[in-house]
Amino acid sequence: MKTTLRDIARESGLDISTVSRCLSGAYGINKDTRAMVVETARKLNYIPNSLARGLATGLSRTIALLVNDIRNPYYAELARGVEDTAFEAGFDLVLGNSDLKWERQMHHVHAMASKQIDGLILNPAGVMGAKATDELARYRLPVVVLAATERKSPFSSVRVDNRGGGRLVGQHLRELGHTKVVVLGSNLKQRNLTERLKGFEESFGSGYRVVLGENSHAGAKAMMEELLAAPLDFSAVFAVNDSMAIGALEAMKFAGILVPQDVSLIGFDDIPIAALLDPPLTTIAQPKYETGVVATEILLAKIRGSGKEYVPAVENRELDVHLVARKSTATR
Amino acid sequence: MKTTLRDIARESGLDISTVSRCLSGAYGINKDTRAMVVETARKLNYIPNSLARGLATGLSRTIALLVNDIRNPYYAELARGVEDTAFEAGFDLVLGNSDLKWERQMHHVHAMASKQIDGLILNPAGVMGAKATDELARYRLPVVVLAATERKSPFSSVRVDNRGGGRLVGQHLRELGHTKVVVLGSNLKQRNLTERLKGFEESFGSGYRVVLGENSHAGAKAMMEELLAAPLDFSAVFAVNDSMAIGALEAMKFAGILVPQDVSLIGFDDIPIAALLDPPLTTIAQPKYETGVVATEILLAKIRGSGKEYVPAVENRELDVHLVARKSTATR
DNA sequence: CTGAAAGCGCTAACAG
DNA sequence: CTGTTAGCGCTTTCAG
Repeated sequence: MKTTLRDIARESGLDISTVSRCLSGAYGINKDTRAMVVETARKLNYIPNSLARGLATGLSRTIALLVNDIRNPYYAELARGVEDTAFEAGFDLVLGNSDLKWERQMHHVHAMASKQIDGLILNPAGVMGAKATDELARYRLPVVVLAATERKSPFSSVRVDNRGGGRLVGQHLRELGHTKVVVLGSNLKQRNLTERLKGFEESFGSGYRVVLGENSHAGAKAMMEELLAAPLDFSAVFAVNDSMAIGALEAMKFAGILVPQDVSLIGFDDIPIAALLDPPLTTIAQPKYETGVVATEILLAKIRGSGKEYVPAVENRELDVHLVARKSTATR
Repeated sequence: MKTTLRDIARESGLDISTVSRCLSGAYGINKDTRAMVVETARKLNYIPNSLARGLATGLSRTIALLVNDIRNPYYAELARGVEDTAFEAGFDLVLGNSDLKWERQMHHVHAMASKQIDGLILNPAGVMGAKATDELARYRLPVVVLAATERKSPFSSVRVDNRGGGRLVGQHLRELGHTKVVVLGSNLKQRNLTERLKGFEESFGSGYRVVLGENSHAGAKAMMEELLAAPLDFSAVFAVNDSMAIGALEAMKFAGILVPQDVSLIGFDDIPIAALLDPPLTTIAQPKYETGVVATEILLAKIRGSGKEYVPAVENRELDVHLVARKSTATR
């Protein structure tokens, strides 16, 4: 049913290998025969079988993206950057969600490796320590990690200057005259988040306290509710990500606390809804789409490099963030 | 470098075909030899080559999802439903974004077909008329369309009861005593949206007027501003989707109109932010994740069916929507 | 229960 | 410029 090279060969009276060359645009082919072959291919509705090609060449023209959860707008945006870049380069994208479960992640990696993907962009389900790095390296895949990597990691990485972002936050709050602030953090030890804290401390200095809880909208809400049970002893809240900021906002609204009049609120991420909140949320914006683009570019370079038996140096890129001052922060 | 069946065969002194059977869990294999083979496979760090397997079997254990834009939370949620279901069944997911451009969509379809995907879930980039259907059918892929299909379409479909949702809106507003309502609609003729209007009319009857404008947050805001330039002659607004509802809400807030005291507002979609608005938006919720699950289930059934040379009947599913009454609507 | 052999569809030297 | 010849790694009859 499916037409193959053989069919075209028969139809055009040529050898199958000649046809192959015509279609894959190689050198040394007569203009006319090529035109003819291309034409009959079209006529027969030929669709090349990439599996066969992949088996023969060892390349699949497919890359994979493995993230925590595509429903997280951050990853959706990033994924789009990846897909667009891959698409332009003629690569397909296979997507996996790990829920930050190492096991589920590795399950995916295994399946993908077995499908001979040419490379992987990974939002790791845990800290990329030596063990994790080894486990992944065994697959001998070009990978770009969306997080910090080990000093002598074989993987490239792209990440955002979380620490710098944290500094921006501390600075902003200081400038507005705040001296007592609560930081809503996550009890999970995610590098991204701890870096934000570190940066914050660097620029804000003392006068803040950290409250740890579940990294989610609901988690932050609960944390905030508990804080509000006691008399207000802070004038600003820094939530380590926007989704927690939203939870905090809800809790404050419910408690009748005005933002930013009573307390200022600042998040981190600049997810799409941040601008639509009431009040619009001041936050730190990350180049999400661009992160995807850059990661893909690095990966593709790596792939093309390894084709020539030459594996280019590990590349580590850190992208800048910036403060988006909206209405949820004000002078004390 | 990569270990193959041949390596395992050599190592274990068996034939390659025997090894294959052991690993792919076929009948008629000695318990012990299997155990032994499995063990040496693990020891050699064997990763099966799915391309080779796919070439031999004609199946790739991969399905594709092609949507407008994964950044749209609706599709992200749906995609997650697809991925989870596929994952459980041992299928991988390749993702494509079409931006609703037919050409980009077909480009993806082509690449995916060439990769021998086993099936496709498609949010079509246009109305699935006869021509579109034909063009797609040529690929002889099992496909599930996320929209209405032609009467005699070869494709299955999963969609949401937009009309019923519209009815729910009309009914809700009637029950609250509203008699003058403005419907904020889109000037684009999208089936989903027109169905909502139709349903609304069925249950609300007369007493409403439709205002058409750009289908977006900004568009609705502009429409609303214009409406508010004249004296208020309506007590409720139905925006055909949440993003337009948000625009309307902004405009009303800015004009000092209280929602829902002065005018009630109802949207459609229940996007994540709807619950977080101030006031939380009353809207019609669609089963996004479930849509993905159902579409995948239908697709997988189709795939398994066609394996047995039996292609099951086209299946058309319509999922129910429901009203989520929050704080943006009140009695007149 | 296991081995031998053919083949999935394509590419890639190597000859001519 | 084109044909021949081997595979790529795996599954799958068909024998034994």
